[in-house]
Amino acid sequence: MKFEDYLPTASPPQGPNPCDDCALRQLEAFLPASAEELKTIESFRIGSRRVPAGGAIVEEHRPSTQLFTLYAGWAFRYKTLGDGRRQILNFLLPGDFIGLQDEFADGQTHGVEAVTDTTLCAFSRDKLWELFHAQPRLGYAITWLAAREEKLVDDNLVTAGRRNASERVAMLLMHLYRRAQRVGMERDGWVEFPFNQQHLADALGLSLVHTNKTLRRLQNLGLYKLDAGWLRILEPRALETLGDYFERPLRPTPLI
Amino acid sequence: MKFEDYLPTASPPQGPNPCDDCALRQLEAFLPASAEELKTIESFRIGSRRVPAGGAIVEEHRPSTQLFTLYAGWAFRYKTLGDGRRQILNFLLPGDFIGLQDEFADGQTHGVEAVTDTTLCAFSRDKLWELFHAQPRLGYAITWLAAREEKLVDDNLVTAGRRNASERVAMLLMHLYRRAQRVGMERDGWVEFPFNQQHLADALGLSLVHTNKTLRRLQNLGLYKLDAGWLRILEPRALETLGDYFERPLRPTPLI
DNA sequence: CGAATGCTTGACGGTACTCAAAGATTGTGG
DNA sequence: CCACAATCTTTGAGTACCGTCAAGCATTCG
Repeated sequence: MKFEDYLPTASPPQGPNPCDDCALRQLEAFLPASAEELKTIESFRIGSRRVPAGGAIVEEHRPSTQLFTLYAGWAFRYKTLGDGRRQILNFLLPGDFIGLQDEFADGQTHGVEAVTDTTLCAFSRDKLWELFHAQPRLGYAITWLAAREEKLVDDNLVTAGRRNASERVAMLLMHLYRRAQRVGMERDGWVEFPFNQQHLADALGLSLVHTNKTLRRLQNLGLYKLDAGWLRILEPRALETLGDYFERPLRPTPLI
Repeated sequence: MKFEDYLPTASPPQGPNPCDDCALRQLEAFLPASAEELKTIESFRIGSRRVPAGGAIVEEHRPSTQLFTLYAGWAFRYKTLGDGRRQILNFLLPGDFIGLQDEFADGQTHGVEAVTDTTLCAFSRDKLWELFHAQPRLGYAITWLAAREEKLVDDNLVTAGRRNASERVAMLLMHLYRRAQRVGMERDGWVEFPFNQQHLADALGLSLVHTNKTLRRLQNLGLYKLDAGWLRILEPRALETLGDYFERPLRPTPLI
């Protein structure tokens, strides 16, 4: 797994059986899939799609006809209130499954936006049920992914509801670092950190200004470093303690 | 469907095929299940369990060996921080499925607590995978329920992150009223409202005192009435507008 | 009847928000 | 390659929303 594989513009392999050679699937973070499962996934797959940084992967309030797996890049799910206030629900990294809630949503839904240039594998929403039928194991995997995402949102809700500004920032920095690390995005202690402060503010439920001041305070304390869009955690223990957020090593998860 | 059926102490039917006569399943809110599905559900089912008001249905940090469907009563999912700050993630009503996230959680999890006396149908966690295998349709249903719950948490995150105190209270009152109404708990415009102000505060991410003052203000404005543990919405439009929260009619959902 | 629990209210303080404007950085077109 | 625009970051000043502390009141329960 070379660095270049994680450039946001990386593409899934071409050819008749692209999923066989999926670069993501090589990672320890993901469960291996049987040949049969791969075949089913491929039949479920429509193709790949690119969305540039800042672009809409799923438009809010507009039911999407496709499901996606994020293949490369960063994205986030969000909701906005009528007057424009935005809340980021959770961030998405390679391997994350996109669009499942829509399947069962009667209208009101969320948007998904690309932070960096992204590449996605697209799946047919119509065939979702077939997938459950043909390979119950994959249905189970999708439930797994759904439950995992809910846990993320659970954590974010605790953050927005009960943590103060410093705790929120500490928790988010550790969380994003660990997740990026997990999918092999770490290089010598640094991970790509393409967010602007508005992203962080919208994720944390804070104003832009207050987010800025809090970030600055923690940086001045020497807890982390941010340079040219890359993040380095200098005091992981301090940040974990401050945020009361201790991520345990995760089992490999399924990849659709 | 008589009033008595919703007393918190109501029990699921006894006998060899209790799910056939499940009182919940008669409601319009739930999808009908085929005879075959019912049979599978019954084989998955262990029995029923009662948890009194205030009791723990699932203890936080302790992986539960069972899954549940809430049969009667009110409950909630929550998480607590190290110093005791608590955030309620979402409220649970009859028909809600409990414990799915645990299945895929490595340790860190949530607690589930009963608000009223509750009755639950218990299922074997070990057999969850078998269920997917034997009846993919039920697997699909479980995914549906998981996605639906995630949408609830999404909404609550928007509330905690981006709504002010009045908006939060307005949104929560409407939300709880509509959900209770949906499972047939409304009587002449009133629904059972067994929460104390600490519950509401913990759900909204507000302090107890501020929750109290906000509730009082909205009540003095004549937007709702609360009497002896029952809630009546006097100005639904006003509350919906204030909270920027408009619940659309929902399709029937699966019931496991 | 006393204890426990929950609700209500006031006073005060601080965290976080808004407004405003000045740097810094990035991007773009000539 | 520079100049200008656009975007993002940073900082200060003033304010308000919400939290904490404290105490009184109401209701329920044993």
